[in-house]
Amino acid sequence: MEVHAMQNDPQRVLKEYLLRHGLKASRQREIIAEVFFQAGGHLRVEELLQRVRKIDPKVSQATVYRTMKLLTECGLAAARNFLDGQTRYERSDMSGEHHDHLICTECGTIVEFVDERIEELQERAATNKGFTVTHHKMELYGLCSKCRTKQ
Amino acid sequence: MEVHAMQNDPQRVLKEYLLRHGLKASRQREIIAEVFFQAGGHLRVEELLQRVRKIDPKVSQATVYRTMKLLTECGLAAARNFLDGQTRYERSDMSGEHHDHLICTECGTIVEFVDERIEELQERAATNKGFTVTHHKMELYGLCSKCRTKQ
DNA sequence: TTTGATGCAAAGGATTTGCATGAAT
DNA sequence: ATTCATGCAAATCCTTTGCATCAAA
Repeated sequence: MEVHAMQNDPQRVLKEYLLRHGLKASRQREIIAEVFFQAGGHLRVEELLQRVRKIDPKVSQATVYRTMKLLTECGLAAARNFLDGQTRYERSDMSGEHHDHLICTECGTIVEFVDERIEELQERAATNKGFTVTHHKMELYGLCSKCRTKQ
Repeated sequence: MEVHAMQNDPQRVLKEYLLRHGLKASRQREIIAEVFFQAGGHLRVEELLQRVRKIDPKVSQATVYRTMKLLTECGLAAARNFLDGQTRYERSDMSGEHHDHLICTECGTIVEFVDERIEELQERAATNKGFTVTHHKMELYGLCSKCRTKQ
């Protein structure tokens, strides 16, 4: 169990990726990855930068952008675009598990969910139109329970 | 039937909206609306501008942006953001009919579809998480039949 | 005439990139 | 010693805006 956890340690996955690709490890990359993996997810670059700078105030925005792109290439992160024009990054758990999102338009809360039946119907709908689906995007917008109560 | 068609004539809807809001009709607005309504839909501003300029080469990009925003306010157009960072406008047929999209990642073809069962399952999934859905976004990416054959 | 619409160019916000410098191998 | 990564600022891309001018009402 412990061993298993170690093997999936994202920092390790990252280091291996760097090695395999002739890239270098750096303090900045380590900090950014750490902040990202520790956070819940769905963070904007601006938010990441803020947190990273609490550890090292000199890290540049460009490095955060570059590192998030790197983590995405490793398969450790995934970029998402919701309402606002800002890209958000979420952890990508490699397990091939896909999920969709519920987004509260009032407080911005983002909740993940999976529904196999929907996935199946999507496949069928696509087939009906002659498509072969490789991936999809589904976001449900509305009010979370807290915000609905407040209104 | 003919009368009905007239009442739903988008140019008429637009004119009425302008009147009601103390706005003015203009040659540019008429051209842009005409080009937009005639086109299949899912056009980028750049594409609209190109077509508009075949009719009047002096129309500015800013006017196209402003007019598409206007048409969106009228409920005649709807903005969509797919893969690329470019907003695409599609006709919005007022009938409250909602649809989702199938997008070919090879040739860019966009096909619309509706599936009531999916909509229902989305509602349930949301309810399970305490959400009340107001709207959603669902896009299935993959290969259309033509592109699948070619590969 | 009055007020809103246009075209232009400049400004915006998010993201990327060129380049000299610094750090990891 | 190399080579890659960084920080900075400038550059990009798409979209919006300020402003003087033009055209509907």
